[in-house]
Amino acid sequence: MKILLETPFHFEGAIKDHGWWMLAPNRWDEGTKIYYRTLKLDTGKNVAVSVSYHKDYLNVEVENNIDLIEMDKENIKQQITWIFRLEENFEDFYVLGQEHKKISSLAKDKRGRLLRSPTLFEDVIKVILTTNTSWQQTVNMTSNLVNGLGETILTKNEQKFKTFPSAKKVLEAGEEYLKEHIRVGYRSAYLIDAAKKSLDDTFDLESFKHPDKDLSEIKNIKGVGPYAFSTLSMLLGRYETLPIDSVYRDHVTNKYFDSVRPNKKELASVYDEWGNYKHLAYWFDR
DNA sequence: GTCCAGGTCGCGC
DNA sequence: GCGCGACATGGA
Repeated sequence: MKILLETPFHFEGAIKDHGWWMLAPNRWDEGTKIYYRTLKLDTGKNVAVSVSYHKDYLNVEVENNIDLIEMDKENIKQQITWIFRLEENFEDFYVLGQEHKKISSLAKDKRGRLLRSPTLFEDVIKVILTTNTSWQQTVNMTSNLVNGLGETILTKNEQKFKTFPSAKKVLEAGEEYLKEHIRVGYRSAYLIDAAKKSLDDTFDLESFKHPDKDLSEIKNIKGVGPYAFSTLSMLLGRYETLPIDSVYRDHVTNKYFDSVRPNKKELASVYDEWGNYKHLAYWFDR
């Protein structure tokens, strides 16, 4: 099936401009430039899809043998649209980029899109798994989680894919299992809390995907501090906050303060002139 | 063995 | 509000 594009964009950049593509169940084939991942549909069906870029449309193919009704196909399109932020507009960011020269090539290249997961639940889990650890361990913990608790999908050509585990599955696995087998360490309690909030109709985690909703309650998820909140905000298309962590501090200190660590206020104000696009400005400044 | 990696929590002040 | 120790894990 095809998803028509209103404006062209940098497909490979949208996938690889941040690290999410390296986390299961995402896959990227460098040779064919095809993106793969699994999706869970509203009807409960699991699919593995491939996505390729064709200038004015994305081509989406379902890789497993499964009967889909029209609603399923619409659902797949919705999820792919979300993952690639097809409904997001980056013109204001490009204008700022030109004003500040530094990042002016972004507009020409149609950069700015950063890959995200179909559900906020998946992104909350993944962001928590980036905290206080190395990137390699994030990759490993995510892989353990998907392989250990995800559901298996066999493609037409016998390839094995796994879904990202549901909140219910994570909750049922329990804190001890997450610690002992998924090897997420003390973060197990945070994953459980995220799963609980995902299943709690009052909290309604997925509703934060609405562009008008105030995000501050996301901080109530255990394990989500200032850095994680900023990263989740970015994933939800809000770029006004900065993910101030060790990488940010090192980057800014080296690039703007002659390797002499400035105070907190100075660290936080480097991208002030980027207004609502500070996060993207920082990201593409690296 | 010690230290640390894309931090955060819970406490005491 | 701020400072501080604790926290699981695996690699250097």
